[in-house]
Parts: sequence; C-alpha cells; structure tokens
Amino acid sequence: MDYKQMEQSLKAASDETRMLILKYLSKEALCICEFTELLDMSQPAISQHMRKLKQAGWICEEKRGRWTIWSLNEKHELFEVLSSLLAMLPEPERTVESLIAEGKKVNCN
Amino acid sequence: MDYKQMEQSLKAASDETRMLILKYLSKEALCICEFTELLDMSQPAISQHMRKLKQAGWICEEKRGRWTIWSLNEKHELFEVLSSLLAMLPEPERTVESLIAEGKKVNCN
DNA sequence: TGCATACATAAGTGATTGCTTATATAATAA
DNA sequence: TTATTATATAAGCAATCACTTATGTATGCA
Repeated sequence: MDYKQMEQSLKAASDETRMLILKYLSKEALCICEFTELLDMSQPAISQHMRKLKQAGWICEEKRGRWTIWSLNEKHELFEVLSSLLAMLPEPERTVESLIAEGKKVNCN
Repeated sequence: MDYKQMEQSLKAASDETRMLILKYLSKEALCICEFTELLDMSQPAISQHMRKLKQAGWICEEKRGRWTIWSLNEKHELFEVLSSLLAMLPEPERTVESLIAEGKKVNCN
C-alpha cells in the first residue's frame, strides 16, 4: 500500500459521522433512510458520506428494489485495522432497536 | 476513546506528508531541519505539520540547544494501530544516510 | 397512469486545510 | 555585541470540506 492510498483511506474514515456509520455497519447492513434517523441528519448529507466511504473502498452497496443496502467491505486492505479502531469506540446511543420502538424503522431488509 | 478524539487523532495522521514524517520517526528521532531535506519542503511547512502531530499526541518534542528533537509518542492510545499502519508503508526513498552521503546532514543529535 | 418513496446529484456557502512569504524568538558562534 | 542558525508563528490564499436547498432519477404501488 502506498502513501497516497493510505492517506485516502484514512481520510475517509477520519470523520466523526463516518466513523459512526462504520460502527453501525460493523454490526449489520443498513440503508440510507435508517441512517437519517440514527444520525438525525439530512438524506443528502448521509448520501454524500456514503459516497466518500465507498470511494475509499470501506463499504459496499447492494441495490435492492428502491433501497440501497450498505455493508462493510471486509476485503479492504485495512479492514483489520478499521475493526480494531471501531472496537475501541463506544456503542452509539441510538440503535436500530430504538428506531423500531419509536416506530421509525423502515422495511428495507 | 470517544468519536471526537479518534477523529482528531486519525485526521492528524491522514496526510501523506505527515505519514512520511511518522514513518521516518518510527526509525529514529529527527529534527525539523532534517525533514526539510528529507521531504524537500519549507521549514514553516514542516513546523506546522509537527504542530498538528504534536497536538494529536502522536509525537513528543525535546528541546536540545537550538534544535528540537522529535520522536514518536509510544504512549499514544493508538500507537499500536499506528505502528501496524506504518509497517504497511514502503521505506521512503530518501534516508538520513543519503543526506550524509550528500553532505546535507546536520549535527543535531 | 400518476404519485409516493428512496436515493443521487448539483450548486451554493461558510469553515478548515496546507501551503506560501514575512517576521519573531531563542540559542549559539564569531 | 552582532551575526547566524534552528525553529515558531502570523497573515494571506487557493483548494477542499461538510453541510444546505433544490432538483433529478428510478422503483413500487394505487
């Protein structure tokens, strides 16, 4: 891995919002609409973060009907490093379960 | 470690120039003037990169006369992660030895 | 067919980045 | 003392950032 590649990978991960996204994805695959609820952010903001993470190779998308299901790319060269970083982070307050409890869970998977 | 802390640490390391600096420091402690030669950059540019790395806790400074000797901070909470990242990077082309060969090595340590 | 849903993209904006040049500071050398 | 060396800091600037609002696109449903 060269310096430019590592810079691009790390830069994409070095953002509080995107680290939260990756933390959620380390548990289960999710779609954009769930993240807008979990992170309380606009849909375009989430969408743009996803694009950055995808360009860096951290996540994969799977189109299913009108949903796009996002998941961690376990084949990323730095996947193990990412995993150990994510393991150091606390569990987010909002969970998919809390969305269900609030009746805000969408049926995308 | 919380999300903001990790973001700040990773952001400081997520730069090609600063990763090169860290790679050099993983071998030996060095001063600014050596980096200006090794990286072919201006002194203020290097100085500002050092400040960022120091603020993130990645490096330590030791003032010795008019020199400032910089070294990796092995007590950083993410030191092991950093080490494994640096180990994946190729050795830089320019080395302290090549500086000596060119007669550009300074006597700072 | 028409409308709602899920998402992507584009343009605009204020904040941050990484450099530059210029200058300040502090230690040593002459 | 004066000059030189090593470094830090400040101001300025173009590029990039993360958001916003507005709009486009594709799917599924009535």
